[in-house]
This record gives sequence, structure tokens and C-alpha cells, in this order.
Amino acid sequence: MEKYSQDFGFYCKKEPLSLVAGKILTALHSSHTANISEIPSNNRFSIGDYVTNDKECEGTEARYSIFRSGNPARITQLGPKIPTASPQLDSNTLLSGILILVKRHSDVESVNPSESNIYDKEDIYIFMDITDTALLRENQEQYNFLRKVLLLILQRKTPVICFNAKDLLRTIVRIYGNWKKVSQCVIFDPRIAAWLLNPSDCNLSFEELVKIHCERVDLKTTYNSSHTQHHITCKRLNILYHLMVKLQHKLQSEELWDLFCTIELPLTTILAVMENNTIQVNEEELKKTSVLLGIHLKELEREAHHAAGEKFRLTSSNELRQVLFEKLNLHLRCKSKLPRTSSCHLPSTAEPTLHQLEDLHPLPRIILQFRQVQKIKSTFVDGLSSYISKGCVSPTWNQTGTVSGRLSAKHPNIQGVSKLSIQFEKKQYVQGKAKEIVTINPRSMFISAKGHTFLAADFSQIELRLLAHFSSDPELLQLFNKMETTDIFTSMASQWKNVEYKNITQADREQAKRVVYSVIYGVGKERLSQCLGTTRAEANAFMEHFLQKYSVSDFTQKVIDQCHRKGLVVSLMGRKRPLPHINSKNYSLRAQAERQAVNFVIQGSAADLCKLAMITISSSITSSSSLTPRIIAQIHDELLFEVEDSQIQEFAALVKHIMESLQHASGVGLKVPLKVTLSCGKSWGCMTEHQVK
DNA sequence: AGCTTAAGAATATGG
DNA sequence: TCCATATTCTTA
Repeated sequence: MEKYSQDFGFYCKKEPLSLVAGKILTALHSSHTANISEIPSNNRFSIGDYVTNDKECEGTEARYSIFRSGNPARITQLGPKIPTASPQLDSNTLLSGILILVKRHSDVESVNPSESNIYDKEDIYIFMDITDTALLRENQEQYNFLRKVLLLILQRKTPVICFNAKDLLRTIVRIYGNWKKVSQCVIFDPRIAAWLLNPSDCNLSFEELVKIHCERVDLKTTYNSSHTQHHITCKRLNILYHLMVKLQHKLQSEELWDLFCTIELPLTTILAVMENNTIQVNEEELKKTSVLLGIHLKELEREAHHAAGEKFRLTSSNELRQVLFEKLNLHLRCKSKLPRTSSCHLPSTAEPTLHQLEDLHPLPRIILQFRQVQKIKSTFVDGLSSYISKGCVSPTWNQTGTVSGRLSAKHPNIQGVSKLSIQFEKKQYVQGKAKEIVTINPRSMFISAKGHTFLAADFSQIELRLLAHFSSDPELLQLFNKMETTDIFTSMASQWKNVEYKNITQADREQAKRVVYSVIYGVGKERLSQCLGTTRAEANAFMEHFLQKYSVSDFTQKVIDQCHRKGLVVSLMGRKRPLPHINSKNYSLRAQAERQAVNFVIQGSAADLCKLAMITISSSITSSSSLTPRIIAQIHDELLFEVEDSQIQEFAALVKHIMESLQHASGVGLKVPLKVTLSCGKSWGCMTEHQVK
């Protein structure tokens, strides 16, 4: 349950918001005051014109005010809007208000952000109440004013500073409807800056950031009890300004500034737009599926109880452990040693273990099926329902949620929706009827809007290609430069399993993929043998053969050496990850850091490229007058769009061209070509490959 | 007694 | 002793 939180004196249902229109040292010269003075200054809108508290505000036409910091009495009366409704997990909630600080002087260097002079008397504050956009629309004059102010702030190249900028942008995009107008805006978000400096501690609060990056400012002593809420709010806005200046300097000295400006900053706007885009869900199908899966689960439970000879809760790994190892004693009949849980040293009941046991007794296979169905039902069917509003979902995207630079999604986590469909036999209650096999594909619940089609663009084997680039291994390079028409993992699976290329299933391909990446990132033979379902000796042989054929150890060693020297690793576009344990005396910690180092260089670089792809595609949509596709989701290496039926051909060609050209545009010049596969369809679960002319 | 919280296990995704 | 996510469920 998300809770209310307070920041800068403003409350909103989801996240705190504050914004400072300001100027940073390196920014272009542009006079805020001149711009602000363009705001129509009739009596009603003049500075300090109208200030009100909440109650008076109700039902009146006053929705904004402008004042100077030199007049704290007026600040005092700006009461924060505290929503009276109960908290809800509604990512579509609009923010309640915007407070803007317009810095008149940009000579921050000379300003010591201490108690005495954190205020600049010349500074201007603008407060805008945007709780009720409908009202704003009714009152044309005020609506125009709001638009004008926001456009003034966002359409010039002077940077704006905002904590959690995405939330502000989401709101603004919604007010405007037309996101293309603000797509080029420049908003610095201190949270993102801090995350780039150290991706390990993400989601730090404003207070924590100030504590870490502004040694001289102490939030607690900066406020004294005589200050009112809004006095404090204005001070916090000033501190926010200084925090960003500090962070900018740090980013510049760590050579992260480019990454910040060219990747993360434009991405924030894109994510805000994505959060305003909705994905339609097939609700009837969802309900039917839920019932169907419920029946099937009960059936599986019955079978499991029968196989075990007693009733127990299938969802409890403890009870399962008792049945498997204390009652049935399966561990005694199993040749290889069974793994144990890392913490309590108990026998594991995880997937690989159950696979080892599945030939000894019917129960393990039933449990595996049960867990698979249970996961799909609770997470992707019933879980999904709770996020539906008006037949649609709209995930929340977290830009700073990972250490590798990737994005993460929640509510729902669309990146984690099962790709493979499950099949089972529908139990027939009517006698004499033919057996019915039902197929359930969780992704098919997501459907495109009327008159629109989904277009998915995937980078093929992006991490493997990056490995080829970094290692310069001739074998790998040749693999990709040969311009294969066949799928690499499928052909590897076919080679390894001695099965015709055509007969390789999707599951086989996934397994081959997992094995390949596992070996690259330094899997142990224990785990690999489980993954492959073979003995450790065979796994070892496979590993050695693979690593001999593709000699990547020069590269991995280079990464590890560099990490030992510098204590951090760097991705293709300069993203950094500190790994403090790299020089630890503890072997396992050090070894883990070494694996993380290698993994980060590849995974982080792939994340860089995918983000770059989003930005480039988005800006080409912006600059086009005719194209209207919407970015729906990013699944790490896949971009999902919803396109008007008539634009599919044109847009598909554009996307493919942009993504495959990134090998030159990335600024590095990749030694391998990038390959993109396109597919489209009316449902995410049923996409057919799309050839571009 | 019933309630919350935090951690771990398990399984889905991506590579 | 592959990496890094989210979600759900159990357990303490």
C-alpha cells in the first residue's frame, strides 16, 4: 500500500511534487524575469495579487498566485492540499498543485545555502492549483494562463529542476493532451542524478539526498519552529536548487553528465507519456480464464493429495518438504545430491529439485504444474484485474529502480507477464463429450485499441552481440557478421539436442538461451547441470567446449582487472556501477563482485542501447506531422507500440531503420550489426512476424 | 486474539 | 558460487 508522503509542503495522492524553475551555471542565458513578465499582468494576475487558504479557495475562481519570497505573510496562507479521500493505488491521480520558484540570480556559486541567505528577495514564486482541470477548462481565461505559464517553463531550453520530474510531466501531458509540445523540455531530476552517481542506493528521499550531497545544508537546523509550513516549503525549494547544482558538478566530474543529458533526461518525458498511455485488457477473457484456472487448480490439488496419500497445502514449501522427504523419502532414491536452501540448510523444493525428482514419483510433476498455474492465475489474471480501470491498465515506470540501468515496471509489472502459454485438458462434466484442450496465453489478455495494431520491435540477441563487440572474438563476430537468417539460440538448441531445427520448441530455445548466458556470466557446474538436466561432468564438458570455442575470457579478465583498480565498471555509454566488494578478502563476496562486473558491462550497455532506441524513435515521432504511434511498453530489449492500422508499414520501416542504425549512432561504433525483428498483431499474445518491404 | 511487518522462497521476465 | 527485476505467498 502506498502511503501519503510529504515533500516540499505539498501533498498528492501518489508522490510528492515540487518544481523549481531555475537556472544552472552551464545553462543558456535566458531571462526568466523577462519571460515571466510576459504573463498578462492585469490586476488579477499581478504579483502577490491573490492569496487564499484552502477554504476560501473552494468554489472561487482563484487557482493560482504569484508572490515574492520577501512577503512571508502571503506564503503562509497558501495551505497545502491534503486529499481527504482514502489512499488508493491509482497511478492516474493528478497532482494537487505546483509551486514554482523563479530564480532571478543564477550566481549560485556565490550563494552560500545557509540559514541567513538561502532566500533571495528577488526570487519569484508561482503557485498553481491544478486539482480540478475541468474547472480550469471551464474558465478559459485561467486555463490559458496556466497553459502559458507551463509552456513558458517547459518550452524554453533553460533547465527546470524538479524532484520526481516524471510525475509533473505526467500531469502536464494530461492537461495538455498533446505531448509533442513538451517533448523537448529540459527537466533536471536530482533523484536521477543521484542514482547515476550510485545506482546501488536508489529511491532515496529528498532529505537523504540533501544529507549525502550537500554537506553544508542541514535540513533540520535550517527550519526553526517560528517558520510556517510554507516558509519551509519555499526554503526547501531553494535547497532543492542547490542540491541539483551540487549534483551537476558531481556528474560532470565523474563524466556522467553526457549520459544524464542525452539519455536519462529525455527518457523521463517519454516515461511520463507512457504512463498516460493505456493498454486495453480483454476483461471477459480474463474472467473466463480465472474461472478456468481455478477449476484446474482444484483438479491439480486433488491429484496431488491423491499422489501424496494425504492432504496438505500445496502452496507451503514446508509442508511439501515434509511430504517429499519425510514421508516419501524421495531423497534416498535420488542418485545425485539434492540442493538445500541457502539460509536454513533445509532440503530445497525449488523447480530444479523437483525436475530431478519427477521420474521417481508423480507428485513432483504435479507440484510443478500447480505452481505454474498458480503463478499465472494469481499474478497475471487475478492480479492484473486489480489494476484495471475503465478496461485498461497503465504500468508505472521506474527509471531509477535498477543497478544495471534498466527500467522496471509495476502495477502491473508488464515486463514479467508470461510469454509461454500453458495448456491443459479441460475436465469434462458432461459425459460423452470430446476431450477439450485449452490453451492460455497471459499476454493475449492485452489487446490493441480499435483501429490500432500492436507493433513489437525486438533487438535480437543484444547481449550476445555486445559481448562479441567487447571481446572482439572472431568466432562470435563472424557469427553475427555472416548475416544469418536463422535464429542463433534455436540452431544452438538443435545442434546440442540433436533435433531438427524445425522441431525445436520455444521452451527448448529458452533453455538454450539461459544456458548460453549462464556460461558467459560464470555459472557453477552444479547449477549448470541442473539447468541442463545432466550430470556435472557433462555440464563441465559443455562449458569448457563453449568457452573454448568462444574465447571471451580475455574480455572478462580485462573487466575484472579494471574493476579491481578503479572499484567500479563502466558501460558502453559511460554508465557506472561501483562494486565495493571487488577487493574484499572474502572470496565469495569478491567472486560475486567479479561476476557482477562482467554482467554489468554487458547488461548495462544493452540497457543504454534500448533507452537510446526509445529516445530516437520518440523524437522521430515528435518531428513527424503525420505519425501517431504510442509507446506502450518496454520489455528490456523489446519496444511495444500501438499504431493506427494505416501507419503500420511506414512506422515499422522507420523503427527498424532507427534501431539498426544505432550501432553507428551510439557514439562508439559497434563492431557487430544490430538486428531487429518486428512483429505485429491485435493482441500481445498473438503477434506474427512482420517483414518490412 | 488478531493484526502488521519483514524476510525468504518460489517463479515469472529479461539477457 | 550466472546477473537483475516484480509479485505472491508463507513464516516468524
